[in-house]
Amino acid sequence: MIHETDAADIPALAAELRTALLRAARRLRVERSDEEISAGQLSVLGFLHREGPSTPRAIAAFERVRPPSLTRTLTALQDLGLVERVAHPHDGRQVLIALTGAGHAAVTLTRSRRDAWLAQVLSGFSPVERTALATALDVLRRIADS
Amino acid sequence: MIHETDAADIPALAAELRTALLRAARRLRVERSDEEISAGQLSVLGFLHREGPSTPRAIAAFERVRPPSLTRTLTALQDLGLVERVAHPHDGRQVLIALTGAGHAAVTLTRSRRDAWLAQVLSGFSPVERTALATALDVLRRIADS
DNA sequence: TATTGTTATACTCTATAACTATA
DNA sequence: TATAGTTATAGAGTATAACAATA
Repeated sequence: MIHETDAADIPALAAELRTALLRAARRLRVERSDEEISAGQLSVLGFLHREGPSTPRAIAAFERVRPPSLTRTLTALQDLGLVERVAHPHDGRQVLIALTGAGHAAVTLTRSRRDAWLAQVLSGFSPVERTALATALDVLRRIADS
Repeated sequence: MIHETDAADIPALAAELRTALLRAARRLRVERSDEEISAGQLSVLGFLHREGPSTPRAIAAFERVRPPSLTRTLTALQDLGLVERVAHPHDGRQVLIALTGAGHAAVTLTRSRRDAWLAQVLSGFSPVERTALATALDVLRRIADS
């Protein structure tokens, strides 16, 4: 267990982080329970919820997937009635993806259910640990973006 | 951005953590570069490196995958000559998975290369952030185990 | 009967390459 | 020509169900 880090520990920290990250993500992905929305789909819905209507390209860049992969996700979400494709006002090549009313509702609802167990786990941690986790959030984001 | 947490922030923290975790894990999985060993395979090798010979069941439990999924991984690793299946001394049903010499070497070698970019990213962080990350490691492990 | 591991099979997510429409 | 998005196709990773061997 590492609780202090200096330069020499960075490779060890990297190795441990990689394993812990993969295992935690796997655990998270399994927690879709009985619901029909996948973790990736929910992430896209959340992005649209925060950012408003966006182009597939912008969403794909944020999600770190290739455009064809996102097309699939969007088609699935559209079939569920959660997003809609609307024409871009100025550029005929582009498409704007927007949440439908059901999409907005789904974000709130699914999140509250999906995050329930995670919030439960987090509530078992000490305030110090949660604060550390909040700081680590930024680190995780920068890892994703690097 | 959340930097302080109290009880009311836990659901928000959970939602942000889920997204950040999934994106970071996706980034990590992509970073196999030119090498032939996948992130999941390396994780298994690392487990055997730490723990010594183990049964498929124990490995699957730690990796949070089902036994048939692990069988696939083990077959791939065996085909690469990195692990071997040896008979269990007392129980004919069980199998012990052990690293070969090449397997031990692969862990060290692949890790140093694979984690190079992650270590590079981590080295760009402040000591405070790395300490927070180390603490968050424990949290990630407990999430994976819950 | 219960347990360990594997085989058979299928689903999800992701990618690259090729295509269409628009700029 | 260059860009945005989609379609076609394939590969990796995972799961459930059924099976064989052993306890």
